[in-house]
Amino acid sequence: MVKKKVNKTKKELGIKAEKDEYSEWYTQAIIKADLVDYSPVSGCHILKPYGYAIWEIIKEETDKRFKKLGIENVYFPLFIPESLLKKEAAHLKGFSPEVAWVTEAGKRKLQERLAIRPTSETIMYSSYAKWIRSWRDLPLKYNQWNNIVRWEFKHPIPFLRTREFLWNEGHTVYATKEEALREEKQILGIYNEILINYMAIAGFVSRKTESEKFAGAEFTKAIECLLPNGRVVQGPDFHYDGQIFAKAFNIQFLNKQGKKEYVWQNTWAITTRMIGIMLAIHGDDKGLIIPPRVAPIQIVIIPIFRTKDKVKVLKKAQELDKKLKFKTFLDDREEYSPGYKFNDWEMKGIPLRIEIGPRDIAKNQVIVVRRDTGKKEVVKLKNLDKELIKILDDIHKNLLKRSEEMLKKGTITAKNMLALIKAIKNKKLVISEWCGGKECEDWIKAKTAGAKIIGINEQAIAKGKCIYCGKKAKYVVWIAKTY
RNA sequence: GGGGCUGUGGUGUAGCUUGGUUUAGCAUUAGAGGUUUGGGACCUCUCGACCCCGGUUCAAAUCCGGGCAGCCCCA
Repeated sequence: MVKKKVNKTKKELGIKAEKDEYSEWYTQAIIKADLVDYSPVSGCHILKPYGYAIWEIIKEETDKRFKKLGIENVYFPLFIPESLLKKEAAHLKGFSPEVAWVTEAGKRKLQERLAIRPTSETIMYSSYAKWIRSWRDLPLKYNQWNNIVRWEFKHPIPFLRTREFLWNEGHTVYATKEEALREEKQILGIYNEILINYMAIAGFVSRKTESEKFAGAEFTKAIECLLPNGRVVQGPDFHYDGQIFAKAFNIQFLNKQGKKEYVWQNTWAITTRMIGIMLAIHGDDKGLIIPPRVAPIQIVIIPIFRTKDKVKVLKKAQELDKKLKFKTFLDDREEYSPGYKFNDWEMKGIPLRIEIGPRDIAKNQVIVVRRDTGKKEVVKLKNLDKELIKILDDIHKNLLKRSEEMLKKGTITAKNMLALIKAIKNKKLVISEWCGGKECEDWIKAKTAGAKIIGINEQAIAKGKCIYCGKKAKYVVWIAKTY
């Protein structure tokens, strides 16, 4: 009887779905962990303090690295006049279906409607054209951290597919093609480091096909991530714009020889989508697991006491909370039992828990429990700081290793359409070869119920035949369903 | 792009088929008090809900239409 009652309670409080029931699990995990909430507007979600704090850490670490490259932060307006947005044809074509417009203010209709930025190339580059005159003005390396709106019509998923999201948009300008191209390694290097060293995510870099590249770019490269449900999500990206925007916006400079030249440009971004990717990859049946280096709370301290020990235990717990050189949180709420707290913080994904009770105090020790493996360990107080560093580090490594394994296990090679279709059905990321033809790309999508060519693997050389038409293949590509 | 399902306190739900006897029930959370505390403790009291607009009707949480929101499946 008692057991039944306990189980019921547990179900109602915690996450009802197991991670296999993927969509259910994801939604419940992030909502119950109190990271986000829905708003009255479809596709626009509220980032609550815990969720926003994760973004702040990602942002801060990324921004530090940008600054080391001499990149400066700026802020451009949210509104873009229609005439500006129209200046580059491919860019307009790519974004126009998803642009939200402001057409009136108060009772008046605006003379020219204003786009809510879907990205800021057009408004920034109209200023760049004014600001850049001589070779001395270059390179110009600006970035902004802001929000953008792209009015998606597919059903929204918090973090992963939202109509408004937060990101950085870097917009750099160089005098030569070589300099511009050199930036690719620097920027993707930073993004990759953030993914690996902070978010514990193993991704892969792909070059987008012509139909999937950024509207207005010469090429797009992106770090792609595989989710446990077999879908690939595009993470941070880098777009080499060449002189496309330079010509549309007439961004020219006088070179050292006194000749006019068009500039060379890049744009690049990391978005709040990464948070969703990270949570989806690391979580388990109990809820979220936040990697230690991006966790707003790294260690939760839970005092355990009988009434007679209360003062003594709380005092010791408070000491620990103050002394430890980590982001700690002391959960001294008296209205909850320890068991409740354990479950609550596990759901929220706090990487480490310290339990301290009378028995531990007597022995000068604490119990340390890690979220990723659930392993309990007794640690002596005098070694605590050193041990915690080690354990947190190990949690990070373990999560990264799991992510690498998941990517490896989730990837298979297919040499014909039958194998491809089967693999996609089995929720795999597929490696194949492709002739480069747009028709074959479209057919692959049609025959696999919507899987796309994610991008080209530039590290590999095609040796076989195109998976669709059978002609000589040009590229090794990844194929999967996406968000 | 096409099809389907759903919307009741903060959360999970009962009631809807067959409109009225419901002061909209239960559990949980939250608030107050008390007893507890090593894996979701317990008692007493209290607060809190029919998504919105319109229609049908003597009467709508319940039936109908539209909107908004959430979810699923297919291309």
